Amino acid sequence: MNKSSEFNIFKDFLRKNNYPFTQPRKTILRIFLQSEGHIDTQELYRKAKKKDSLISLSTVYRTMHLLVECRLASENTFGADTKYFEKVPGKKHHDHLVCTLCRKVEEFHHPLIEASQREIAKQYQFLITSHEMTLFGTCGDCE
Amino acid sequence: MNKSSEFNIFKDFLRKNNYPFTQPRKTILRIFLQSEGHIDTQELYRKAKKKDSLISLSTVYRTMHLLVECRLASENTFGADTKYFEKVPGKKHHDHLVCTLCRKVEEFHHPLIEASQREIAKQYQFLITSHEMTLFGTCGDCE
DNA sequence: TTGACTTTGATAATGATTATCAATATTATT
DNA sequence: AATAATATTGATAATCATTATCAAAGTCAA
Repeated sequence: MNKSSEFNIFKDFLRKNNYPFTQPRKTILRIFLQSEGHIDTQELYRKAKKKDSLISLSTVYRTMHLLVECRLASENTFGADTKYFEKVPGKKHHDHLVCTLCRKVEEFHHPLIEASQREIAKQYQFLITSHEMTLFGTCGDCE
Repeated sequence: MNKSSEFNIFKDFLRKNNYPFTQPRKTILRIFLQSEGHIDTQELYRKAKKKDSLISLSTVYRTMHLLVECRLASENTFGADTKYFEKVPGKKHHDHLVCTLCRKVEEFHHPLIEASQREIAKQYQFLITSHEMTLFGTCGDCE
């Protein structure tokens, strides 16, 4: 999944909803796609202002909502009181390990957990739309 | 795990830290122990005021921090922007299914998931202190 | 280019939680 | 039981992330 295909996903999503592909949306999408790992709103805002000093925090919030809606981004709080975003396309589904001392976030994938979740969903007649699984603890470096 | 043993857990915890077992703490503990399922701070405050109209929201927050610290309560946001508390003693560890339409919360237990988590923790050399796993979706009634 | 419509930026509002601080309650000591 | 030292409490202000508001500016089809 390369950058231009992600641009097209966003453009198609906007067109389908009759939303224009404006300059601020373009800038914020680019900033987001250039980020690595898990990035919060303040950090996105700080980086966006470097490219376009007029860009507002409101527009960062608004655009990130759109990116989540069209599934280019996913959000997670990791137990903090702010949202962190990460890129979705081209990444296998995964869960997170968070070190509560140094706030390091590791990603892991475990097929048995996925299978168990599907089993639970069936048993409780739930149609699962998303899930959050985060293990909190102390990493090797911090112990 | 009966009520008096939970009172003793709290009393011992307070004594060990040289904190007094005050009347407001007693009231809030009682309210919390009488609650079922998942209860948020506002609801605890509302109920506590019925017993003692002078009790303040601050003290509810402060006391719930203590109850979490001594492991009589656990907290979870369920994807909302407020914390919900539930009783810990006498309940098997479990995870949650949340219906995003009616906000119903179901509890489930899956031994394979627990085992997988222990495996992941070992692999990444993490000392796990807690975890949150929540499946979001639509329940049978809402579909 | 125009005009209808949407987005944007600036700012205020919201809502949960935390900090502050004088008044009060608690506990150990007498 | 009274007292003094100390911690808690209630009331309120402050904080922080997020959302709402609205006039001004941008977008796009005609």
